[in-house]
Amino acid sequence: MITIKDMADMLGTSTTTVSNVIHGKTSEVSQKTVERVEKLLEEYDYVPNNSARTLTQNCSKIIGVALKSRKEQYDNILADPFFSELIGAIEAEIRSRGYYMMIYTSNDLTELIRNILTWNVDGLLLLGILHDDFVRIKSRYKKPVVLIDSYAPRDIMNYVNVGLEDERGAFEMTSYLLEKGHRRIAFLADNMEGVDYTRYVGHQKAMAKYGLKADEKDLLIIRSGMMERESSLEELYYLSRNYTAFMCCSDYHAVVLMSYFSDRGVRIPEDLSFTGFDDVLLARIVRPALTTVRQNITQKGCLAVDTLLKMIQEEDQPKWDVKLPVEIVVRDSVKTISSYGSHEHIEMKTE
Amino acid sequence: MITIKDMADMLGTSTTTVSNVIHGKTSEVSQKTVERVEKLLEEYDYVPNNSARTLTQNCSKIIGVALKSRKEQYDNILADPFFSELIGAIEAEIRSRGYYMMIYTSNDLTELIRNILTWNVDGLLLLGILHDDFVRIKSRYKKPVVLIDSYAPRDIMNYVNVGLEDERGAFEMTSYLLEKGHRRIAFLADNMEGVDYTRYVGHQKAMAKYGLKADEKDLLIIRSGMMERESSLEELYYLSRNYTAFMCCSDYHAVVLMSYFSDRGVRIPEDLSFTGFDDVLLARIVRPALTTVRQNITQKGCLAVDTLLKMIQEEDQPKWDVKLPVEIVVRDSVKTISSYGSHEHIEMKTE
DNA sequence: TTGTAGGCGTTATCAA
DNA sequence: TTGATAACGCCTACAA
Repeated sequence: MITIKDMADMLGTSTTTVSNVIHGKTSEVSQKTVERVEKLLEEYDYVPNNSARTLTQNCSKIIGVALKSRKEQYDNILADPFFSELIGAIEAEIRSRGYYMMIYTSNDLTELIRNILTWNVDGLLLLGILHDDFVRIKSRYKKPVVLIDSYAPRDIMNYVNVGLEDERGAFEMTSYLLEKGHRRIAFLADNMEGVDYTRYVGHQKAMAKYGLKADEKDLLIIRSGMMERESSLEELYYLSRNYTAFMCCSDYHAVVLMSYFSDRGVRIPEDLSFTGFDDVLLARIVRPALTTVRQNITQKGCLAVDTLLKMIQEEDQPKWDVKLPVEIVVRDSVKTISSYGSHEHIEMKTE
Repeated sequence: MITIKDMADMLGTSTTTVSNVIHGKTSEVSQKTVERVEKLLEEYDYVPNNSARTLTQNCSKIIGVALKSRKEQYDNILADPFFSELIGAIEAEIRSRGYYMMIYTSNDLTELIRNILTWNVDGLLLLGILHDDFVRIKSRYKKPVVLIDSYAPRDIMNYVNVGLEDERGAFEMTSYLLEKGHRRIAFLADNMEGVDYTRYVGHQKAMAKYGLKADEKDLLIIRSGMMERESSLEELYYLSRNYTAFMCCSDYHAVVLMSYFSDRGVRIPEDLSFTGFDDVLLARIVRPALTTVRQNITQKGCLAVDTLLKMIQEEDQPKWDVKLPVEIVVRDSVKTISSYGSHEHIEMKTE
């Protein structure tokens, strides 16, 4: 690894001159010197030491990306295609903009904060973080932060969020199910805060539009590890008798349940309809293909990075809250129920 | 951000003393001073500046992780569940060992090398890299490197590789298909080098064992973007008439094709059998569930990180080549063919 | 047009 | 037991 000083010595010039050439401050250097320096630069393929640069400039060119899973615990959050697609998009965008990405999937907030500070990251992208955590981070970290899919009380703290029309997405999906004649709809969520809560609100509103009330007992919370535990799946299977449709807050859940249920003899969508959220690769591949709420994951990742870089470069004040559009994608996992009153599904199960 | 110097000033002591306390070199410091320093450390929640540390120690605690996709180009390599699961496992292991991960998915090798050098990463994890690229990296980067799933000529260069029993996996899968009565088997690969080539060798050997020869025309190479292009899928669909089984080098390909084919009226496995490789989540979720060659992706990631850290810490010389075991997982995507001669599938299609 | 010198935060050597 | 001091590689204000 050749350094600026090495080259300066070789050329019999000062480090300043070499540094100036490197940074294109060529107006202050004679043409001849420029050429000599550039020749060396090429010859030795000079690469700057970023630690040294960071130290003097107090800017690291690192973007920190922190994920907390929607579930309480995840053994491997990247196994969820929503997150892996999003991270993939973010990484590509960060790189193409000349920055570096450092990623943390830990749920340990203290460790996360230490990482951010120790590397002096220039900006932070926070996925699925809750309000309290955000406040704690903000109290220690003063550089730009962009949230993705966060719902914090706006009045308490200024923040920039790249989100989704979660409420509208759920509203339209539930409306669609209701149009198709479904009345006994289970709503599956990971928790009752942030994204999932907002989607539930949309669900409730659609129900209300039809003069129905979303009952709390129809709200099924998928706790950590449930999707991997046979007993939990079994329980959901028994509960499924009460419904004609499962409306899920993520494609992943929908698809896992569809598999399990169909192995148990449930015909989809004849016996039970399914809808998802996100329109992940999985949703397109599975059969019956999943009717779901599409979001453009790549766009979301790129927009978040773009917004963060704008803040870092102080180009302009970004919008504090963006809600990316959603779109219902009708595929084959929802049945049309002709007569509203008959709970065909239930009768079949309780034969 | 409080610095060591700040604290030294506040205490009226030298930076050396503070630094010593931080590093637990407490034998050289009086008990009283230790306590005073530790109090400040807590109070201001001191976090070291890693750029400064890297500069003096010439070790960054960063592990670089570079992926080149098995395909020529990928818009988002993390959309492939094999890679996202692997990266997830690697990230968790690196973090739990007190290191930091920097990831690059670029296919631009020059840029990759610059990144490695500019951050002075302590070690490098290379996924799916080919021999020439490895040589180029080695010529510039002198610290430890661990390869994952690489096949380089051993005689040319020393290297450490964490790999898989690729040949045996393919051998056993083909043997299984042969046992089940299949004779007209298409072999689907991304390319004919490294992993896929080795699997093809296994396939050939199994065929040979049955006195059959793997014909070149039965080797279907999935070029970049083919899985997303309707016309390519259509072409594969037409080709499928010639076979009773598709043996795929990745679950991802198998599953995408199964979807497409079944939409075109192909019954799986009645008309066409499928096998995959990797045993990714997808393989378990899809119906019919995919018969595949399982590898333990998490174990692979952890072992690679562990090996690399051993090399960095010079604990001992790791084995230069590890081949993790594989296991055939029989599920529902392969049909048993009773009479070998009858090409039921073909006759149905050409009715 | 070029060079000098100080500083970024940390660590390590060596002297007190 | 503690403290100067130099060094890591780079940048920049200022001087020549």
